[in-house]
Amino acid sequence: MTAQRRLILETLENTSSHPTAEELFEVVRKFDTKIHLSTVYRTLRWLEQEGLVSARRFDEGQRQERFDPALPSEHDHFVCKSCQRVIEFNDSQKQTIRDQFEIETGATVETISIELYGLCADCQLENPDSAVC
Amino acid sequence: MTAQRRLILETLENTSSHPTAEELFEVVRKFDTKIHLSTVYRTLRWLEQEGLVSARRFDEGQRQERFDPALPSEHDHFVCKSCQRVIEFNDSQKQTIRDQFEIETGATVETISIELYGLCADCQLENPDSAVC
DNA sequence: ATTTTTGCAAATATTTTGCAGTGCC
DNA sequence: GGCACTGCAAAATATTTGCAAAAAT
Repeated sequence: MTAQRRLILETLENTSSHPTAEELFEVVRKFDTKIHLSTVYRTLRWLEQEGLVSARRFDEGQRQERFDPALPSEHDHFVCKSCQRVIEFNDSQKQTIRDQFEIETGATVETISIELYGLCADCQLENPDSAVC
Repeated sequence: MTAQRRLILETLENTSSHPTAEELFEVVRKFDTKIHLSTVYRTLRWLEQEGLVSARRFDEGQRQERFDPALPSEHDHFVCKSCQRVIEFNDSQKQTIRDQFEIETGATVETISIELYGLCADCQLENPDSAVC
């Protein structure tokens, strides 16, 4: 684990926004001007293999992958369609969903991911047209 | 709605595998040898805008988008990590998940997507090493 | 005749890779 | 010196776009 790798991992851990590789690159380059985007990618893939971070793709018209300093099924995500913010939460029915599906189909479920899309509380205030009265 | 567009939409509707644009292209070109991949992409994006199909990205190390002849939240998906098959199902707790999250955070949830990853029943038989006894 | 759609090639966007150079033990 | 790590440029992959020709209305 080199200084660059540590910098990348620590920056990711201190970022709550599930940044893309490029967003992360923009942050770390402030501390290490020499760092290269491909190093960020390489390090993220390596961390992914080591099980220290996970890559996610939300359905938001974004083509870039987002990186999460946590394991795939550790928590669920809400993505705000307006500000793109990602809010983590923990749904309590995951075990039920898994059991139901396994019994119905005979499959083995390893990972469950729940994603919600909508407007976060802040953006709702800013977009009164979409109020649900 | 031209013949090509109809062909693309109908082929997608008759395919249960949530194909990528390229997979779909390989199928439709058997019926229309002249059709071009970019036409498939263009048509899929158009159908998406019209609300007739939706594009999805599963977390499977695949970079290509998959297309689904249904609206985003109409059903949930299980993706087999071995054979890549996509099984659709309908989880009954979605309303509960939504309500809980909205009450906790004040957000408005528009879409919920639940994805399961694991081994389907068939692949389990073929991979006895992963048996859960 | 005008508008829409398509084929093609080229552009763009995202991520990966080869290789040579750097720095560490 | 040997080895792992990095910068850079170039490749690979996935998708979009401009434009002229073709098709549809």
